[in-house]
Amino acid sequence: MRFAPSPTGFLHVGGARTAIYNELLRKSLGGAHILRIEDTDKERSDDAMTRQIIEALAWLGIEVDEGPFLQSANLQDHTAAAQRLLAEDKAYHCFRTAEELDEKRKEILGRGDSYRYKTAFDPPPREEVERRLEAGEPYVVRFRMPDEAIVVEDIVRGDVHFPEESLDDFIILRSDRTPTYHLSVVCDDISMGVTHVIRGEDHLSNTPKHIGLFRALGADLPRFGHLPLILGADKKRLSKRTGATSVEEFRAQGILPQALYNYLCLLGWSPGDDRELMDRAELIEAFTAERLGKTHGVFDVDKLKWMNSHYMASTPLDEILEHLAPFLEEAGLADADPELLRHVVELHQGRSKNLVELAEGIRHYFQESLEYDLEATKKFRKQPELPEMLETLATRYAELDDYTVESTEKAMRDLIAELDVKLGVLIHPTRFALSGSKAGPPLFDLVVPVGRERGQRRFADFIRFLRENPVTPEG
RNA sequence: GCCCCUAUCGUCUAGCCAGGUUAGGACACCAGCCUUUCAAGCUGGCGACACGGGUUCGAAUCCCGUUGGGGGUACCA
Repeated sequence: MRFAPSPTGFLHVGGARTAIYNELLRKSLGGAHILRIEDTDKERSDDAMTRQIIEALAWLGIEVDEGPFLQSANLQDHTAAAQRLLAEDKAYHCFRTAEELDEKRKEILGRGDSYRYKTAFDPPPREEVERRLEAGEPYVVRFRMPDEAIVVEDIVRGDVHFPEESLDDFIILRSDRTPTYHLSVVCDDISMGVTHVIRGEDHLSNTPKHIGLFRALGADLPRFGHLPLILGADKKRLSKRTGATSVEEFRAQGILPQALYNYLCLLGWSPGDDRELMDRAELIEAFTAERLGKTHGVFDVDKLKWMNSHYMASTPLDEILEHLAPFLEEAGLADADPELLRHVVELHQGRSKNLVELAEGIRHYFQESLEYDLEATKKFRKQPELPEMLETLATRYAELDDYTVESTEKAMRDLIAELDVKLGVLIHPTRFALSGSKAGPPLFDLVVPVGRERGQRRFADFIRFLRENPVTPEG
C-alpha cells in the first residue's frame, strides 16, 4: 500500500499539508509513503528545488518510506506506454499545430459553443496519417478518451460525475516525444503500485483523464482524494502577494516545525472534538480520512503565530536550542557561551512568539554596550532624583557578598523601604538600565545572567545618560 | 462561455449522513482579574447557519433554484 505526494517547485504550504495528510493516512493504513518528485517539465524544475523540497519535508518531520524518486528517471517507460497505446489504437497521431488549435478554439468559443478537440476536427484518413508520418512531419500523440461519462469516487467528495461531453482527447506525447504529466503520473503510479492518490483539488478535473489512462493500460485504479486549496486572506489562491507561501519562508520567520505541522493539519481537518493543540503522535492517533473537510481554508497567520507561541513555551529546551542555532548565527551569536545561552534561552523561550524574537531578546546578554530607544527612556528622564537612587542601588549591588536572585532582590527591597518609594520606581529603570528594554523576564532573573561587572558598567552608562539627557517638565 | 467542487461567527471549525441544541470550541478583537515590565494564564463579552422556494408539527441539517467563492478548460504540473 503506497501514497504519492507530487510536489513541484518550492514546497508550498498546500503541498506540505498534502504531504502531512499522506503521512497520516499511511500511518493509519500501513503501507509505504513514497516521495516522488514530478519533474517532467525540465524548464521549471532544477536540482536545487528538489533538494529544497526534500529538506523542507525533513524539517517538518514528515517521514518518507521510499524515495525520493525522480519522475524524469522513468521517461523511457512512459514513452513505451504511449507506443503501446498507439499500437492498440487507444491513442493516435495528431498533426495539427498549436496555432491551428488556438484558432479553432477561439472561433468555436467565439460563437458561444464549447470547444472539444474530439468534435472540432474530423480525423484524417489513415493513408494520410501514414503518409505524413513517413514524411517525418511533426506530431503529438493524443489519448483516445472513451466515449462515456466517468465517475471519480473521491475519498473527500464522494462520487463526482464528469459527463462524456466534458471529456476530451488529450496529449500524452509532445512533438519532441517527451511524455506529458498525465501519462507520466499514471505510468509511475502503476509501476510503483500506488494505492492512494491524495492531492490538491486543482487535479480533480484531471482525474477522469488519469482514470481513462489507468483503464487503457489495464491497471487497477488507486483511491483518489482531492483536498481543497488553501486561500490567502483575500480569499484568492494563496500567493506571495498576501504573504509567505512556502515552508521555507515560515521557517525563516522563526516558526517551529511542530507548530506549522499542527496548524496545517487543522486547516481542513479536525479530530471532531475540541482539541487543537496536538502533537504528531496525537494527530496520527486521531486522523481519519473521513473527517477531511471539503471547503477552502483561508490561511490564518495569526492562528499559526498563536500556535507557535505555544510550542515555543512547551518545547524542551534542548530542542529549542537546536532550532535556534541558525538564528543565533544570523544575530552574530554563533559562539555564545553555551552555559549562559542555555540559561537565558530558558528564561526567554516562553515569552517569545518565534525564534527570531527569541534570538533578538537574548542578544544583550552577549554584548557589552546597550543602545537606548530614546522614546522608551522619556519617562525615566523626567525623574530628576532617579540617577542618584540608581547610583545608590548600584553601589549596594557592588558591595553584595554574593550576587544572586535572592540577594539582589533583598537589596532592592531594603532600599525602597529606606527611600520610602514604591517598588516600581526602581524596578523599571533598573530593568532598562541592565537590559535596554522595558520588557523581559522577571527583573531579578535577568540580573544574574547580565553579571555583576557588566551590570555595574550598564548602571553607570545609564546614569550618565540620564544626567546628560534630562527632560524638563516643559518638554 | 462550458465542466467540476463548495457555502455555519472576520478566520479555522464542531454540529449535517441517522431533522427537535440557548448552534459548541479555537484564533483575532474588546473588557476585567492576576502581575515587578512584557508575554502567558484566568474570567467575561462580541460574533455565524449566503439568499429564495419547497418537504415537515418542526430545517443549519433533506430536496430544488439563485447568488457568492474556488478549481479546470495548455505540446504546465
